[in-house]
Amino acid sequence: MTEGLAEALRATGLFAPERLARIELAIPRDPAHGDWTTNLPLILARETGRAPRAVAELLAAAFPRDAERFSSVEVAGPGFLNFRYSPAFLGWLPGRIRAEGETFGRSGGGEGQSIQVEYVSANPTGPLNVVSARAAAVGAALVRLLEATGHRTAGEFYVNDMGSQVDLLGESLAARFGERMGRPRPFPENGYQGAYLHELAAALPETEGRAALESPQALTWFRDQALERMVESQRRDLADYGVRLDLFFRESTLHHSGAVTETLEQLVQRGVVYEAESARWLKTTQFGDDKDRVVVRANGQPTYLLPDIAYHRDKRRRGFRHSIDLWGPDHHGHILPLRASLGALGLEPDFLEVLIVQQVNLLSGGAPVKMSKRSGEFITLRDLMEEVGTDCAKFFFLLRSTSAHLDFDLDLAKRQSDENPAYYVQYAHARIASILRFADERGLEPDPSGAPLDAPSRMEEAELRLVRKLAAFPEVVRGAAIAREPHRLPTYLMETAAEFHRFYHVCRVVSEDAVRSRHRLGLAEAARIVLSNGLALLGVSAPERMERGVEVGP
RNA sequence: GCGCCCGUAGCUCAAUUGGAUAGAGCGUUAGCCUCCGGAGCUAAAGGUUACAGGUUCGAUUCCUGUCGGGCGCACCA
Repeated sequence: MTEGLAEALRATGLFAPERLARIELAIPRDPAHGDWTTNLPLILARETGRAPRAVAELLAAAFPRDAERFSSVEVAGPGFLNFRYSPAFLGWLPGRIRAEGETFGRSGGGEGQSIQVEYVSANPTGPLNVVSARAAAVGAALVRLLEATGHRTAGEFYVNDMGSQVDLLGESLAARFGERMGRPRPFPENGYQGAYLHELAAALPETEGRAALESPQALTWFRDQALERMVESQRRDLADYGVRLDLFFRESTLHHSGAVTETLEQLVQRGVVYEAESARWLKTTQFGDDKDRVVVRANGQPTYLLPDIAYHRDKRRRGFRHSIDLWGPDHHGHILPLRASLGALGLEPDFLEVLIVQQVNLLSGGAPVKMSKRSGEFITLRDLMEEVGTDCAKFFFLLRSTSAHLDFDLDLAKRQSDENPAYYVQYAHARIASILRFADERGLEPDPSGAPLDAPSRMEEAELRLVRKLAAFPEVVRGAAIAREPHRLPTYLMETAAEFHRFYHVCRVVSEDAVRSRHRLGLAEAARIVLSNGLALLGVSAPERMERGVEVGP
């Protein structure tokens, strides 16, 4: 549909082609304004200094006569363009959706651009927490959205397996293991107190561990043990959560391969490094930062920034044209330094895009649940999965805009009742599956030809509303991908489920009228496909059956 | 002190690069099961979009200030 608009824009020479990919259409609040609307003429009017309605008239005239899809393109109000589906298009749509099946909703606007999405990237010093759980849900959904819109993507987890925090983890583990073996050693100040270290210590091979305790290499051994086991446990948590990551990228590989050194040399060659106070500084201020940053400390060790630069350099060298990083709220201060650093290195200014995944406040019994990694008093991703289930957890995280703080009500998420919004969409899917089974037992199925069995003029209002909602799916997916806003999808799916439920209450699907039954079964099946495809993008299952009316006791 | 995110219905949140009459869920109230799944549907009530200015055809959205909440401001990562 945006293709038609793009064609009109090209024909009128009104809009730079490189911006075409970012045009979004909107569904008007008021159905009287058509099925789709855009305020593009108003924007163009401002940019070109022309009268908005004149621009709109021009575009409307140049819009290709897509009689198959739209019956009208109207200029309205101060300069909106309103589009209205043709009856034939709506009539054929359910059949088309059934023909396209799992691919309905996909589009090719990304033109195969390769994008890397880095998410979670938690320190390997403890189990993944709820912010990581949110980031994992969002990152995985974003990857799927980008793939559904024609991008090639890879999801990646950056493992900070070097530095003082990992050393501290190793020391903490050594102390815990020493305790178990009756060879106590001092627990490090600010060491990691969590119960998971007791479990790690208990899992270590005893003989080897005892030997390591006596060895001068004790800390190296315990650090490596802690690291490998924590990374493995995080990986397992994410896999059980249903989140696919293509690569766990170790920071240490950048040091071992010489990439860190090379990056520094490259920066030196570009003349953006200087020495001061025995340290080496990067002139990030020349690239938009508000102060220069140390890249090599006075003691000769690089700061976190240098390997970070090397990492993004590596991404670019692996062929990615764009990197979307999902960071926690405590890292927003690093966006500017890193972007400026990549500029200093000579990467494209828009190579790096950072999305901040805001914090999660867990509520239980109406009161906030305290979280502290050091004290070990916190709710982990694993806890969350066990408490509320993966589907529910992901749905809750994806329901809200990523950039906003999120209150996660554990009690609500746990409740298997109509108070819980996560079940609403799944229920609609299960209900349709049930209807299809019911029909199948009576030898009824949707017409395989996909031809409209009922003219739109004979369709109930509820049927037409549902069809219109289904028609919007590809554009909603596209908009969510462009705007990096996965939360648009749950909202859309809830609306779609609502339209289906409404339809169900007004229209008897399986009836004595075989033709009408098959027509409505086709519509129901199309709705099932859209719900299923949408849930798949969220990483949430689309159940064929749900337990009925489960009420959890007090 | 400076920077970032946020402040919308009783609660949790939407509102698509500024758009047409600010919408959902939960909660509240009143209805709907002879019949395909009632985890559902229908309807009602609920708003000075924190506050004060500004920009324009139009502001929840952009700008300035104030108030309130959260997070940052390292030669930690």
